[in-house]
Parts: sequence; C-alpha cells; structure tokens
Amino acid sequence: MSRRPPATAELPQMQLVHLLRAVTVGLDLLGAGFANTHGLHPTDVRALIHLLDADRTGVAATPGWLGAQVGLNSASTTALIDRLERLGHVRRSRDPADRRRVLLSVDPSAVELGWMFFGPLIERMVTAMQAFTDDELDTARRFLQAMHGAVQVRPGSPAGTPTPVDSDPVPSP
Amino acid sequence: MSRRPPATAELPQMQLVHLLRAVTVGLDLLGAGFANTHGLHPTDVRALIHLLDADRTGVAATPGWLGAQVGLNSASTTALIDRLERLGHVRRSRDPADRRRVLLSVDPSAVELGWMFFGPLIERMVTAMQAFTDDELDTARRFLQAMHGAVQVRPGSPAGTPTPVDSDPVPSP
DNA sequence: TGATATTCTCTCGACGAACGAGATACTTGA
DNA sequence: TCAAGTATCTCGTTCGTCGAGAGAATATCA
Repeated sequence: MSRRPPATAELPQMQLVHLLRAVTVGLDLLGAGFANTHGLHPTDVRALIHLLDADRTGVAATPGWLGAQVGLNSASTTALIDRLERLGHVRRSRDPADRRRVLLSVDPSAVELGWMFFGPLIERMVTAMQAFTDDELDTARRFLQAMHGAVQVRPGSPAGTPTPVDSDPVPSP
Repeated sequence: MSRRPPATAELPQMQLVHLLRAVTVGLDLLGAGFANTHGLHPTDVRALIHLLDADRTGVAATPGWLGAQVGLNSASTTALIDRLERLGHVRRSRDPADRRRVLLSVDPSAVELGWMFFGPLIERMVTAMQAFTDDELDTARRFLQAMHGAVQVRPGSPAGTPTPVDSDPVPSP
C-alpha cells in the first residue's frame, strides 16, 4: 500500500487509463470469442488482422514481418502460417526480387472472415460515434493518437520485448 | 472485395476504429513483453490485472470469477491460479460464508509487479494527457465509454463467447 | 429431518501452440 | 569465388489449454 504513488488513484486521468484498458480487455475477449467460434486461436485472429492491415495499406507481408507484428518466434511464425495456409486464409509465394523471402497474400476467405469479425463491431462503434460532433471526434482522434504514442515503447525495453515494430500500423492522416 | 461495405474505408470514423485497435495491439504487445521479461505468460498478466482491479474496487475474487474474466476453462483457471500461487503473487483461502468457494487475495508482491508494469505506462499516458484541456479529456472519457459500450456484446453472441461479464470493470464515475 | 439438485473447485489425460537450437537456401560485398 | 549476412523452415521439448468427470459444500423441497 505504501508503495502506491500518492494521489493518482483518484485523478480523472486515472479514469481514462482504466477506461482505455477496459476497452482493450473487451476487444481481446471479443477476439478470443470470435476465434474459438471459428476454430481459430487468438494468435491466428491477431495475425489475420495484421495481414488484412498490410493488404489494406499496401505493406508487403512476409513471415518475418508477421512474426514481429504478433511477437512470435520464427518457428512459431512458421507454424502459424502453416495453420492459416491449411485453412485456406493465406497463400505463400516467393518474392521474385529476393528469392529468400516469402510473400504472404490473404485469400478472399480471410477478407470475408475479417468482415465477419469487424463488420458488426465497426457498425456498433460508428453508431456510437453518431452521438459526437465532428470537433469531438477530432479531439478523440488526437487523444487516441497521444495514447498510441504513449504505448509505443522504444527505449530500454528490458530484454525480450517483441516491439521493434518498424512500420506504424496507423498511418498518420 | 465486392463484399466490402461501400464507403466505410475512408470515413473519419474508420480512422478512429483503426486507431483504437492500434492502441489495443500496442497494449497487448506491451503486456506480452512484460510477461516474458518476468517469466510469466500473457494470461498470467491479464489475470493479475483483473485481480488487482478486484482488489482495488473491493470485488471478491474467486477462481470462477477469474476464469470468466480471462475467458478460461475451470481446469485452466485452476492451473493459472496454481502458477500464480507458486510464484507467491496470490493466496487461496476458503470463504467462511460459503465454504465451497475459494477467495483469492493478491500478495503485495503482485501489487508491486502491477506498478512495475503500469507505473511507467501510466506516467507516459498522464504526461501525454497534459496536452489536453479538461473539456477535451472529458470528451475523450465520453468517447471511450461509448466505445466500451460498443465492445461489450450481450445479445446472440454465437456460442462460446466468454463475455457474460456481470460486473462492469469500469464503475461509472 | 432427509433426499435430491445445484454450485464451486479441483484432478486426470490428451492436444497443440510456442520455444530454442540448428539446418537450408538465397543474396551481398570483398 | 568465397565468406558473411539474411530469411525461412525443421526437429524435439515444454507447458498452457481443453473436455470430462469427481469431490465437497450448499440450497431446495417434501
């Protein structure tokens, strides 16, 4: 108890921290539920999200890149891609420019799966956003960008942190 | 592609959705990094967070409750608590009122661990919040609450969704 | 009171995701 | 051409998770 920093517990800022974390927990549970509804593992869902993101933003997805995104070993990444390929959600092809590399392309079935997950969620979110003015949404956007920055650790993240993410998943507007 | 809803891709709302998801991904990776730095598993970290929340808000934590929070089987929940108990972060004790139930109490070491994780993160977040006025922070709070509501699914969540959470992790202000 | 159903937790055996170490294929620079 | 570096994959092990079911305590009703 005495170790607890003095007055942070009641600051309105702490409400926001807890709230943000609650949203995160909710999204995680949502993803986990969607995963075992479709015979996937939570990691598979996360991987699919990253692959769809890459597809959407034109980033070239390779096993190494994907492993970095989801924080996985190379061995585990291979196994992950094997699973997704076996399910028909992803295809491997050699990069003609650098034939060491393998390029991952998402199948339409993966896109469809993505929309099955995100579609209703996005719908609920967008509906909820209708209660806000454009200015307020812009404030929320700036706020989330600030939080996104606070979450990205780059300095002395002690050993084993799988976060050397090079490409920002959210391209600045 | 033809399955993609018409014009959602470029709406400013979509920016917010992607941004929120990016923050979630960041927090997840942060948790995973913290986990294997301390010889824990991501699930253990999530469980500790819930246990600390319960401790903070005065909710009685039991194995069943914890399992529901993290979306785990009863067998897995037992194993999870075994791990945490072996590490000295949690203690089991019988509920004197209902002697079927086991009450979980967090050790000070767990609280310390929690602050090692959240301390720096909260600091960065609160610092980032200083760039916002009180009104703006209030807008952000309302926005996050709306998103939190959108994330909580209650109706026909198809089979296996582990989200029948009864107690709101974020007590309304 | 006694019998039955319900609730909560734990044990057992099996599966498979993730890891570490090392092998293989390709590219780049001297 | 050869060495060093990079990208991916293979092999064997560990351990978290699951399904099924047992045990203990409580609640319900005749």
